[in-house]
Amino acid sequence: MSDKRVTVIDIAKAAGVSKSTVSLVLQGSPLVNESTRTKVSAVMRDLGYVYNRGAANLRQTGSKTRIIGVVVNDLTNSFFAELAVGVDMVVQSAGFVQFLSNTSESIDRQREVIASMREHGISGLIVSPARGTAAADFKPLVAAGIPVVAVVRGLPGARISSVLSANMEGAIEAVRHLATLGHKRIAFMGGFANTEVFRERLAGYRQAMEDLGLGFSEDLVIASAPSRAGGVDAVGRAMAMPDRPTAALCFNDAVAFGACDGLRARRLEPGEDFAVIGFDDVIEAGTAVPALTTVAVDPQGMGRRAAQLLLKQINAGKPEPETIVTAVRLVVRESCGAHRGPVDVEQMRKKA
Amino acid sequence: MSDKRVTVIDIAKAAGVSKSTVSLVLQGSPLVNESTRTKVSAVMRDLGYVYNRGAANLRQTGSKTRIIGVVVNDLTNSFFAELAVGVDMVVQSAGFVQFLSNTSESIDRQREVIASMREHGISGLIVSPARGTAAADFKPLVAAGIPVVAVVRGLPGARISSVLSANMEGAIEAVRHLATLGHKRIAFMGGFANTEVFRERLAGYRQAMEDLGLGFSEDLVIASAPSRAGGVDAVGRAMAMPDRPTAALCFNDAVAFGACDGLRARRLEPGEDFAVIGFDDVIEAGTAVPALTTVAVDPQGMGRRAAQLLLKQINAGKPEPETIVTAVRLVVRESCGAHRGPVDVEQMRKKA
DNA sequence: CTGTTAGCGCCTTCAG
DNA sequence: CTGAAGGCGCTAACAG
Repeated sequence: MSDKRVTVIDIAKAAGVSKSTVSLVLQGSPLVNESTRTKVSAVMRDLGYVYNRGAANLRQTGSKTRIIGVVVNDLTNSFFAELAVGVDMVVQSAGFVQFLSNTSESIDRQREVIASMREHGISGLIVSPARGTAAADFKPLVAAGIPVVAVVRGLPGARISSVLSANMEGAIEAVRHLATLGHKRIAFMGGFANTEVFRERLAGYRQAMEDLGLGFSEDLVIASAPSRAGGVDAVGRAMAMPDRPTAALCFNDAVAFGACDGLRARRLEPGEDFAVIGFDDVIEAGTAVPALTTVAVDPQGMGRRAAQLLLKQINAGKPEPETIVTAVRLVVRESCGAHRGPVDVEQMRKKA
Repeated sequence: MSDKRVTVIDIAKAAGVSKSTVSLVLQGSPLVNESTRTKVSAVMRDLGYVYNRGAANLRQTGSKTRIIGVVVNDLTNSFFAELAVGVDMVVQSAGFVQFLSNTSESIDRQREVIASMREHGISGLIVSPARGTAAADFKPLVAAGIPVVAVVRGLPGARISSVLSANMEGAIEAVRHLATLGHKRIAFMGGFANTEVFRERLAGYRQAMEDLGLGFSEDLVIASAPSRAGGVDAVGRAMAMPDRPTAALCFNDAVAFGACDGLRARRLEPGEDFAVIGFDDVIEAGTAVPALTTVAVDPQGMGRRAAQLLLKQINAGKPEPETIVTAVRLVVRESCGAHRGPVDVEQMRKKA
């Protein structure tokens, strides 16, 4: 039952070579004879040798553990699960492994898991900071030369790259789209005003409304829970207004679907008398739903993007310029009624 | 910019002690004087020392890396995301860290990530095996004395512990519950017959129906996509039957919610003329939905359970008896109509 | 209670 | 192309 691990020295002995030779084989060095290489490999297989990265890192200069730390604030939210999947994809195919931890929005836990990850010698870190995280918390990491990239939530002040969603730009795009369809009274539905994301999306809505000369009015901002039920509620209040809106930008997909539910109950096909666009936070992923135009913030894509950015920094040695990448996309999942249109705008922005 | 890492020897020098003393402090040994301990700790903080677990594991006997590998077949599915959260909870509070990888049902990827995890010296592995995984694939792991526990899908033949959901027992429980409410014609709705899970749940349904003397008929098994849309469809077909059923056990929560949607569209309050119970696979987690009785397979709970099992094995040295834990729970999220009832049955089973 | 001496498993010169 | 040393950062025995 091999309570004793087999080491390079064991396989060297068994293959009748020196341990250096074995080491060279391990690293695929071209300095080793083909016949000896195959022989050594065979012995490794036979003895069930497993490479010990811990030992390797110890010797190696720079401690390249090929471990990527991923810290998210709420893995229960499928947005972050998708994000982790995206990260995992590129991380795996680059031959790295992923440490994943969930902070549940606890800043203490965040500190703990990051400390733990450091002790394990992570090569880089991708983090969606818990609420209230200070930029200074990442000072030691970057000082130690460990690349860090922030996702979803930025860390203003910390000199690190981030991948954020362009909430404001997305909202503008969405409102413009509704305007080109002829809508004038466009509401903003769902969400609570105490989050950064809400403010950004609302700001985009407001700016677009003003730029288009449609004007901004508090009356058209209909707050509600950012859930399906909230959407039903919000659309109900919208329809009850004296001068009722004909379209709405919804805070997220749950609200949008709720709005559609509400419209359907009123025997209005979605998009017929009332057009709905929602930010797609993939809260309702996988649900079979009716046609809906969405502003997609692709979490998996964000994860991939973040991982790519991180790997680039890891490979490039240390000093990489701070980069901010943002992305949104206006998509029609299925066209229907007034939603039919030439929409599939992709927008990517980079700032140095 | 500390391009040079600080080591025990540095802090020993700075604190005027030997490195062993520092090591003892690190391990919280009681053999060290309180005054020196505080002094050493202070120096560690000042110099920004970070513990190097890699080096420690190398020296330590038994290679206790305190890394737990977690491999799931589909992290995109929120069931598994929840599972990972559950694992992470107990893993974190036990001072371990979690390697998480997604196989996307690819058996090759699974092999790769597990190999990679072994090289990193994981202390244990929790795996939801990709479809087609052979029990033999885990032979080397267990031979090396690394505890493995399977979740969600078992690995018959491999001598490892598992945490599975009691699909059959849950179905029986659910049908019994409907029967106590007076229902006689109870349908089984949703899902496709080609999965193990479907077979288990259907088997439970069948057995309960027969045991209760209600009889089993293929007519009452209404297959459909395991989605919300599938539920709408299925309930439609059920209502169109000549001798229509008055209740249904649904394959999962999505189907159940779809069924409720369908009933609502027909102006039937759920539970009024037609009672619905669904297996809760948390596909529709977070959605605000109407009252529904569900058979809950709590993924987070399964994760926690699996992690506990694993940690027990890790702490207990090696030879732990193979354990199979299964759990389901019948719950009412919110009572409504005919669903009102004394239901909150928990059922746990262990087999040695 | 503290210091000294050996390595853990691997990778890197540096000579053969 | 291969072998012989040395050391990465830490801990395990022992001595003091």
